[in-house]
This record gives sequence, structure tokens and C-alpha cells, in this order.
Amino acid sequence: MARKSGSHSEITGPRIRSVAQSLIARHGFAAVSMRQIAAEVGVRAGTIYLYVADKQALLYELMETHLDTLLAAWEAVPVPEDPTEALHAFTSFHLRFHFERPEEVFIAYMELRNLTPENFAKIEARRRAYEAALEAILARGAASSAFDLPDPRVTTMAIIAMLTGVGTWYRDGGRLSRGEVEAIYWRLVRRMVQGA
Amino acid sequence: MARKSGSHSEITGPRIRSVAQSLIARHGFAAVSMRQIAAEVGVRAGTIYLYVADKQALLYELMETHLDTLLAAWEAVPVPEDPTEALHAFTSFHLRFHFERPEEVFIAYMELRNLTPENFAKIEARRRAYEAALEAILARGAASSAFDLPDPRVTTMAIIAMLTGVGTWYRDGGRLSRGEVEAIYWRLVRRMVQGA
DNA sequence: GTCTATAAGGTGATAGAC
DNA sequence: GTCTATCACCTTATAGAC
Repeated sequence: MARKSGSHSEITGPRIRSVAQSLIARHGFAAVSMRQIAAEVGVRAGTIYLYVADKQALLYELMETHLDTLLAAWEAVPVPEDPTEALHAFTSFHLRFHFERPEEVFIAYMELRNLTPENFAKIEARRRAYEAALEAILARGAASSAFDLPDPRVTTMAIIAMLTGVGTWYRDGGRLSRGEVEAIYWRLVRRMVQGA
Repeated sequence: MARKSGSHSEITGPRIRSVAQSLIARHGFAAVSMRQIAAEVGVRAGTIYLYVADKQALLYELMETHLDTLLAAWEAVPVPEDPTEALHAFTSFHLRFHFERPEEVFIAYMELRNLTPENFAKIEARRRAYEAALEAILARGAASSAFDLPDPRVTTMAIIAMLTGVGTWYRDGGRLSRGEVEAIYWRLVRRMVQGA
């Protein structure tokens, strides 16, 4: 917060991204100025341009980092062979990841229209890859009759929208714990796909 | 589109709101200027202030109109006594309303943080009233054992998030018709709450 | 590594002419 | 009913001093 003159190259870059993430999540990308970010970091506006090409690159890098972290974290999850257990693994993973990173998630959903077409395409490709992970689990369960689905694609979008929606109402310290919310959502998801 | 000098008081006001709605839905409230709106309406920027107090009022009025229209439309739906039929009525209503008004829905979800605290409170009250309509149906079904719910409040939020999510992927002329999507979502919702 | 200073232009909003 | 002109300020981004 305090402004100091001197050498901080190793911490100023990360701090710019961290501060930008908080401000953008709170006020929106278009409503946050480079000066505001600089002020909160404790440098002058021009200094930001030593670490970021321009404002668009700043937004893109935040979203790219978020989605790459999400995909890498899912890759690291051991997916059970049983479709029901695999779906349980995905549900828990998705909720826990989203509980932990409300700012990143919010930005990734709200600021898509502020990306250039080129950057938008790259982010969308990563999002589709993540959706494909869930769709593959559902398709496998449908093929083995573990699941009874009206439509794998729509069910994928329905489950992801439902789970990601926790961000709009869940707050730590509220009526339910994260674990309780997780149990409730898992029960809802399991019923949605349950075979006859 | 074409600029004309003369009297247009009855159409300029509505046109400002209509143009603002399209531009804000596409680019976001903070990214759209009064000058842009004026240019698309075909007047000068100052003219907007004859019809709208300021930029904040313009946003608030769009969201207020949307939510009041939503609540009034739901009030007009005859709700069956049977909880399953009532839930079906809500599901169909919600999807159809959201299919018809993608711009309003998008703004109502994305621009909440650009409202002043006072205006935010008023919009939130309306949103909660709408959620309460679904929660009442779920609670009634749970009481009569027609539904078996893990938690009425979380189930309410889950269903609304899932249904509203159609806006992120559904496009007219795609693989599925509105009616097909409606049937798929109804099957998913019904299973989520189904009694044992 | 960060600063100051600045370019070039956009912003919301208002006063007064017509 | 709308325009022109304007105020006071904010914007992104860069050049060159230290």
C-alpha cells in the first residue's frame, strides 16, 4: 500500500496482477483505471507498463492464468472408472475450486465481452476443454446405462451453471458450511442423471 | 438512426432506453458512453438528459423495468395446486421469459455492481421476491411429500442458476428448438426434486 | 526500477441559443 | 425539442529524467 522508491521488480509485477484482480472483480474491468490499480499497488500509472503491455493484456493474462490453473488442477484429479464416482469427483472438484477462487471465477464469467476477439477465442477454447471433461463423464455413464440423460450436452451446461451459481449466494460463515453445500449439490446432481 | 431536427418527444425517450439496452448488453454499462447512446439514437449527448436524470438512473430504470415485468408476468400465470405441475409451470415460464429477453436478463445479472447501494437494494428486493415464488412451490411440495429436497433454499438457487444458464449457450436456429430445450430442462428439474 | 511530465482524446453533465 | 459550446476532469499510453 505504502509508496516507496527503490527496487521491487520481483514483487511489483505479481502485485499489479493481484491488485487488478481484486479491483476488477469488485468494480468491473471497464470501470477500473490503470491509475487506480497503480495507486493501490503504490506506484505511478506509468510503472504498470513496465510489467504489462497494455490494459487488454492485463485482463487476458488474469483469465488465461485462471483457466490454465483450473485445467491443470482437474488433470491432477484421479478420475474413478465408475461413472457415478467420476461425476462425484467432478462435482466436488468444481465446487471446491470455485469456493477458493471467487474473484477469478467472477472475472472469467463477467469480463468475456471485454476481451478482443482473438483473446476471447483463446479463452473460449479453454472453457470448452473444461466442459468437455464433464461431458465425457456423462457420455460414458450414459453408454454404460449408469446414467439416464435427456441430452449430454445440455446436461453438461445445466450442471456447470448450477454448480458455478454457488458464487452468487454462498458466503463463508453463513447458514451452511462448504461441506454441507457440497453434499446438497451432489445429491441434486446425482438425481439429475440417475438411471431408471 | 438518421438524425433529424424537430419534435420527437414521444419516441426519443423510449428509443434512448432501447438503444441503451442493446449497447449495454453488448459492451457493458461502464464501457458505453452517453455520446455513443446519443449517436445511435440520432441526437446529441445533451438531449439524453431531457429524458434521463443521469447515467445511473438510466441503468436503474432498465433493471427495474425488467424485474417488474418479470414479476408481473409471473403473477399472471395460473399456478396449479399440484406441486409438480406448479414446478412445471415455473420452469416453462422462466425459460420462455428468458428466451424472449436475453438483453434484459444479461444486464440484470451483469450490471448489479454498477448500481448505487440504494438502487442495488431495490433491485435485490425484487430478485428475492422472484426467488421466493419458486421457493414457496418447493416448500409446498416438500411438505406434501410430493418432493424430496435436500434443502429448499439451495435447491431454489440451483434451479434458477441452471435455468438462467441457457442464456450462455442457447441460440435460435441451433441444434435444439426452444421447445426441446424446455423439455430437457423440465426433465432435469423434475428429477432433482422427485420424491422417493 | 520508478518517477515526472505530457500527448491526444474521451467522460458526464450543464447553460443558453434557436 | 434539440442543438452548440463548454466545463472540469479522467483516460490510456509514452518519453525521457534520475
